[in-house]
Amino acid sequence: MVKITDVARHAGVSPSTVSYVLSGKRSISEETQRRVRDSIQALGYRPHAGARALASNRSNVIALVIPLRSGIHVPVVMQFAVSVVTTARECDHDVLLLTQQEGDEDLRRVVDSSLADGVIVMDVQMHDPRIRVLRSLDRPSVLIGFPTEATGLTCIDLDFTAAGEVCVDHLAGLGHRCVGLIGSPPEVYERETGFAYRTEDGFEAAARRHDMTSTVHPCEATPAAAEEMVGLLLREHPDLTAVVVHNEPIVEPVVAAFQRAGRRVPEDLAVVAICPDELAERAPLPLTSVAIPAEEVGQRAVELLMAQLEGRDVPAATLLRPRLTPRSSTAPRAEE
Amino acid sequence: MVKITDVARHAGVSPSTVSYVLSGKRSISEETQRRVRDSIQALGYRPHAGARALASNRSNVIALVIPLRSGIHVPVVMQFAVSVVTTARECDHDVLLLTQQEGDEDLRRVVDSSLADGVIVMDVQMHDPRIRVLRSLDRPSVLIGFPTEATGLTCIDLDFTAAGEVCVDHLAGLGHRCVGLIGSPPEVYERETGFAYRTEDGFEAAARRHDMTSTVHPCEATPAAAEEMVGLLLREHPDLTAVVVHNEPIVEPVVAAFQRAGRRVPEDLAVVAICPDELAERAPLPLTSVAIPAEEVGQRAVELLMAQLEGRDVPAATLLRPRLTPRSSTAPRAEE
DNA sequence: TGGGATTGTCGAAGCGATTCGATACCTATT
DNA sequence: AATAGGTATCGAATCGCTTCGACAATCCCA
Repeated sequence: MVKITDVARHAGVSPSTVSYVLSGKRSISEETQRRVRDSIQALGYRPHAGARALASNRSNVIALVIPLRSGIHVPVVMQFAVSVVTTARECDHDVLLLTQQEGDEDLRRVVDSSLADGVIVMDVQMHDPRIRVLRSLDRPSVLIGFPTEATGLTCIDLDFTAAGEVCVDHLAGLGHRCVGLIGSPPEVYERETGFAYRTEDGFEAAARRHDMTSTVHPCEATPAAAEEMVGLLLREHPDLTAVVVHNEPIVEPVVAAFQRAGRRVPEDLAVVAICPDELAERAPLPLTSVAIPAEEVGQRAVELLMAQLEGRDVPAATLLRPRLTPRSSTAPRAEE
Repeated sequence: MVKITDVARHAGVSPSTVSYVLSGKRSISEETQRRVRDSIQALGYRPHAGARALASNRSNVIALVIPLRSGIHVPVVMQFAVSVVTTARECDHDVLLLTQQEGDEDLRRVVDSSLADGVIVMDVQMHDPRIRVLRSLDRPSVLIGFPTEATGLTCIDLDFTAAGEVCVDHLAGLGHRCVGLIGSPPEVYERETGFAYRTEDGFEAAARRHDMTSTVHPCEATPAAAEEMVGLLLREHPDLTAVVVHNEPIVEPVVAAFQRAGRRVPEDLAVVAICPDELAERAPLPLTSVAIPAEEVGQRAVELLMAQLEGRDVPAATLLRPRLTPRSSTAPRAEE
């Protein structure tokens, strides 16, 4: 293994100089920098991560907690994760993957052992047991999602309340008077996941504001459940002319089910999805949608964490503004 | 921060004794062990990961490379990942997540900097550029999937050749004479992913052996493409009575499409899926399937890596035997 | 009962980096 | 000409743990 002293000898300087070339924390002459870098290249030197962590009190690793609960849409979670890894690498950090099989002791362990410099936590519940742990950590953290009580913590997410509103606003603008929300699976509501409730709140509030009739239904994420839900909606709400779907796996099945039931989309029934753009774009009928900006959220989460690691102040809450893209699944309400 | 010397003082022993209690590498009396453990508890001591790595030349971290290429089924990949993390934790290791945005330099970096003790690589292609890198690493690795040239490397995967055969054997046993394989998306074949070809090989070989007519078609992983594929099969192969689907996202759509085309499953048309058991089980019509044992593969991969880290010899190739579970989507071929 | 094993513990030497003065030289200012 | 300030570099201490050799105490068997 080639170490810093080897590089130093090869370049004819002291180890500390090599270190300073690498970290840039003190100025080193052009000439010396060149020699040192050449030696590093020539010898194929890589600083020992452990030694570095020990001496600098920084591991350059962040922990990412991905609890894989039922009812979540794995591809979106993975988009976050990839975005976190990519952004972290740009900031010269690596990512440790925690899946929380061991409960939240994991978090404490990786931080207390200085394995990780900070933590990003996904799929935060309104009453999340991890919150206490995060508060008691002496390292920064960023939550993706908002717990009910977030004092002292840094959170980021899409503004799902606004997302719900934007969908209804769009539909109201097209003349619709009666809207339905097909939401996340029941278990997601049961464990009190914030985004499900927030979308619902925004949806209901906007409907009231526009004086529209509205109805909300959680829905299992299977085609069969989607079919059934569509049947139920048509039966119970005959004057329904628009639905918002906030449940990735069944956006396509819902549209298909309406079509099979004889409803033309968008002529007879308008559909707005809350889902990643890719999904909405490459549906057989491209869907009007509010994007879930997984990539941006992941990136911003890392940036917030890095800012904290550098001692900068960061906003406690970051709510990303929803963006609705009209596509082919919504149209003005048909005249009677 | 509480360190080993603090624990040592508190327990009235030397630091080395504390270390030996923790590692068990030398025998320590019951009594002393108890005192040390009590002190560790009392002070909330956690060994500093970096210091430990530096002194012991082991980081207790393994790297997991998950390239998220198009055409792969993310939930299955995630199952692997979770299984790897869980198993790694049982062996007292953490998992570093690499997504290979930076190419395979990442691999070299985490290993050369002693950040990771070993590597697990997923989604291996038949001609994978990472192979050379892995060979040149002076740390062990495990590949999930088989490259064409695997000398000196440790690989593990489901035996997809056997999986393809087992499907056909099952159908042959039921009297079917003409079978189709609906495979992975074209891009998966194009980049030469081993499992796609191996399934195909096994499928064709078994069909020949049973003297059956067979046909193979890659298929885009969308419901629309599934529909189209089903139309094509019915048109071009009128005497087809059975299909094998090796493409998770469209197993259900394929069945639905056949039904919509007026074929009863399994009476008119038998379907065998190659997919995770959960997917086959909770389809509207439970499907006869060969399981993709993601969890077992992940676990075994970690075990193989650990064995190597401990200097034990491991088999170069581990092929998991496929297991076919008959469910409601296959039945004897209808008499004419 | 003596001598070789075995068991339990300690002290000190690393592991490979970072970082904090200290130093030496140069330039600019008074 | 003397002082101040800045730049470039070095040396030594330090980070927290593991591990090796040494040593004392106990054990066992001849």
